[in-house]
Amino acid sequence: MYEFYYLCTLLDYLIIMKNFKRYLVTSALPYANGPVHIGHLAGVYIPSDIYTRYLRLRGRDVIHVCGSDEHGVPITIKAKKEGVTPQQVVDRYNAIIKESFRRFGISFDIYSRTSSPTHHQTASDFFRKLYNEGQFIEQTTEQYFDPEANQFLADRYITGTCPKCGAEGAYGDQCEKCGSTLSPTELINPRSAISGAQPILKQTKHWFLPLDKHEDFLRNWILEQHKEWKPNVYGQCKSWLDGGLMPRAVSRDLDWGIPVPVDGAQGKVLYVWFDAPIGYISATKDLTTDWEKYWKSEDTKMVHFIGKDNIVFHCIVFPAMLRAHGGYNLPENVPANEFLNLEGQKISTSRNWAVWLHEYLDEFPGKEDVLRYVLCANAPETKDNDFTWRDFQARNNSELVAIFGNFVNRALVLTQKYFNNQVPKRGPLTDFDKQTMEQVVALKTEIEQNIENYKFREALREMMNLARVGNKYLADTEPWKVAKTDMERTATILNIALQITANLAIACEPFMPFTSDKLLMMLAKEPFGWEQLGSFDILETAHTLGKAQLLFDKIEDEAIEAQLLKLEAAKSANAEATVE
RNA sequence: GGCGAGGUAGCUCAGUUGGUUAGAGCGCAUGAUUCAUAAUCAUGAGGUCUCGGGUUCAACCCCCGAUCUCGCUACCA
Repeated sequence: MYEFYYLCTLLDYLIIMKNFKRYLVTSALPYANGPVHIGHLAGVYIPSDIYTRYLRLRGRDVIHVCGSDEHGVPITIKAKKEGVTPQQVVDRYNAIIKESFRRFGISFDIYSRTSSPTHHQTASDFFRKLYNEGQFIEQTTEQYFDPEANQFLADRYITGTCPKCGAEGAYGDQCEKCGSTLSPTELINPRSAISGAQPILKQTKHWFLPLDKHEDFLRNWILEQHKEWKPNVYGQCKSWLDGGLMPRAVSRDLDWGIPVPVDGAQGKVLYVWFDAPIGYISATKDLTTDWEKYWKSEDTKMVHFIGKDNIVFHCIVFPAMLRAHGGYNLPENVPANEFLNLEGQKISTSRNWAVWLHEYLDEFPGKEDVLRYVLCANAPETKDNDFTWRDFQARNNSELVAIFGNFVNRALVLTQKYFNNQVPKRGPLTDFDKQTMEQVVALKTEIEQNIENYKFREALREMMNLARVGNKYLADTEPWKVAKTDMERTATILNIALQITANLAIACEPFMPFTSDKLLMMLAKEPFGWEQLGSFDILETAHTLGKAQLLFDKIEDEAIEAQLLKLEAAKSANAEATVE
């Protein structure tokens, strides 16, 4: 028994000591059939950006890769509907998505796309290697074919009457009325969801990745070695593994995508879920010729940021692919988030129930960090959360303006007033001064530990506590009173308040980079490193500060009401469309 | 239908292996304060931990059942 515990402790020690020299951070590839909305941001891109910015500030070797996922059936349908080519569809959305990420300060080292030549080459080579090594199973099956649209139909794109409950409009894979799992051939009176034609059965050959061959490995790797993964991620993996893995098709009959690179595969492309995660690899190749060390050196830590709907692909399928290929690292963690709702309803691209990033950026110029703050503070880390415009307003006005912005403004205005905008000299410290300084040091550790454990909401709260400590410090020391009798003591107080402000500029950078930049400008300083957080010698005595400005503005009711009206309009437009 | 995750204060969320009085922020109330964007600071009120059983000296936590939300269910992405 004693030995057992000893062994566990030793094991923990080794895991903690596992010394990663570099990091590879991936963010789920947005699907290029629509713009990015707040759900994507809260679930994936804000957490991954905070994580990456934090690591960079600490001077770590880290790259953050992403790109547009541009293949698959929905894009071809959208193209057909609009009378344009699939390439035109993805060109349009790739441009919108990429530009909105840039404006929002999501700091990818590269934002690539799966229609790029590099990606086509990489994915083809990947497939061909597995094919040549006999890692696939070939199987010919009968599949529904739409004679009008002249294409095979995925199960999702066949509708008909449910054989179990008789409901109309059941899908080929599932009836949403009774919840039964179906196979397309069971449907009564099947119809193509694309053309409405009656589909016919036709033979087709496909390649399958035998996940069952990797089951033992995956079971041990996830269930034994990654017990620290989030409950939703671990639970879903366990569910799949306990059910027994089956071969999974990795090709599709479609004319949009990466052609299956073997003889006799005319009209077949790689399944998007086979090619999309390889997109992380191609993106890295597009970034650097030195890409292999990020994917193949064992001292690289790979982390996939995704939403909960992608867990299986990132924890089971992609790792199985990487292992089948050989030579690649597997992810160290996959911190999948839950979903964000909007005003109590599911976000929906097709129903236009969303707050679109590119529209937000136009309608709230200069307020990138407000959205970053609100979405992080309310991120769906453990369960689905709700975004409301009232909450957005409240968090801006009573947290960012009242606590953060107000503290900074107080410290700077007092310095202007009493010390001609120069950092005053710090004299002897009181116990309260020392206590306050200790609190700042303690917050550093809290923020670090929370970010490293993917608890970004809590990390953000701790960052805000820095401003709270500052406000309390000023309230308790009352420099505006002390200034009447004791300028030396006033100097010490304001020195400490300014050092806290400088600490804030460091601590807020991963979460609110625009605010950090503004703060640095106001302090007239170049960016600090993370290691300076907790220090009270960041600003040297007599350093002249820059011009003070307000960090955050109040958001008035009108702006919020305009957004609510906009959502109402989307709702009625949608209701009308349904009636027609 | 099966499986997974979740349901804790008015709102948004914490709650470590079961252990005294279940915590935080916002909101609300009262007081203090006036350097600051009516911003801050202190104090306080506010809980049948979704519901019903069970195990235990002791349950938000473990077990059984019900219920609601979301996800997955292998060709939607």
